[in-house]
Amino acid sequence: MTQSSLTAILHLFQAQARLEERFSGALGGVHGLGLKEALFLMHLQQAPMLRLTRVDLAKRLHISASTVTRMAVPMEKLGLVARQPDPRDARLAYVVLTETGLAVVTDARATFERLAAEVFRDRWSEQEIASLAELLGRLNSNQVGIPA
Amino acid sequence: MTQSSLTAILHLFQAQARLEERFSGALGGVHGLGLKEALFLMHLQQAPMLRLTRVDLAKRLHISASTVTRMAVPMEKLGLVARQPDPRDARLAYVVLTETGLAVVTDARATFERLAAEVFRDRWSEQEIASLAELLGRLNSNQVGIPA
DNA sequence: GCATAGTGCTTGCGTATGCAATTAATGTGT
DNA sequence: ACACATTAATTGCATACGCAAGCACTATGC
Repeated sequence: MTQSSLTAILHLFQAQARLEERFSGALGGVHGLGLKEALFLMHLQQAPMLRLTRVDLAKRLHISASTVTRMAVPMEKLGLVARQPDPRDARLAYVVLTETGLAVVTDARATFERLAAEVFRDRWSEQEIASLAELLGRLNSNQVGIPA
Repeated sequence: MTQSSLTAILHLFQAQARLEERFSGALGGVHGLGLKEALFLMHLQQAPMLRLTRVDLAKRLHISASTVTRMAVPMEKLGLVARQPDPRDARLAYVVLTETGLAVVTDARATFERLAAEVFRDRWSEQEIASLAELLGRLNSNQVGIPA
């Protein structure tokens, strides 16, 4: 039966759409950040030296390099990230998390965690949540990585 | 521990992004449809009388009503859907699946199913897939519905 | 039955995003 | 060492989307 495969995928799309709405609203309310900006910073936080190249960030966020470039501009103005050239390779321009950015993303992650807990608050046992996380993690294996 | 809640959510976002890329590409290649158009038609297929109002479709697809209006135009020109006024309420303009549209969406669903099966082909038992589907389904309960 | 509120749909406008072309720099083969 | 391919980043352009306003119609309260 491939039926449950289809069901799983459709449910996943549906769940993501709902969660995106919820998280976008809540994150935007608390910090000045949208969901995408928060994920952007969370990837940096998780990266070695708190920095990534633009193409690397693009791959992890599943967006184009041009979008990364354009998303970085306002966050640079806010002092959350900075531009950092690579002395070895003049083509590279790292996006690096500043101290301010680190503080903000730490806060955003806490909010994120609280929201995530809310999602499962009713009708979910710890084990079920862990099981869901494990199964979704397996879907993402053989891949670049997630910000956690 | 709320940690697994956060992990589950982040993995879900990541998985969705990957699957969207994969399905968009593959569906676009086979039919003329993008992923969003396919889901659009699949919702109609599942609806009573193969039709839904624009606002209803918008809610189910988690997009705005204006987007539904604009998405419907090209599909109308292709003869996949038609506009159907409601005799009882002149405000309503149903989007109804045509015979052509039904044939196309049936085909698209088959492709969808094949792609979904591919996703889980390696390293997944039937039971694990079913378990994932069930858990994701629970995330979506107390909600409008999914096209399956 | 009439005024007011609410609903469904469309359209104008601003914003976000991907693609492709461009530029600059690095890597490769001979 | 030089030509050619590759890679990182940016920018122009087209497209897709949401929001809010507008329009038409329906429902509600008195």
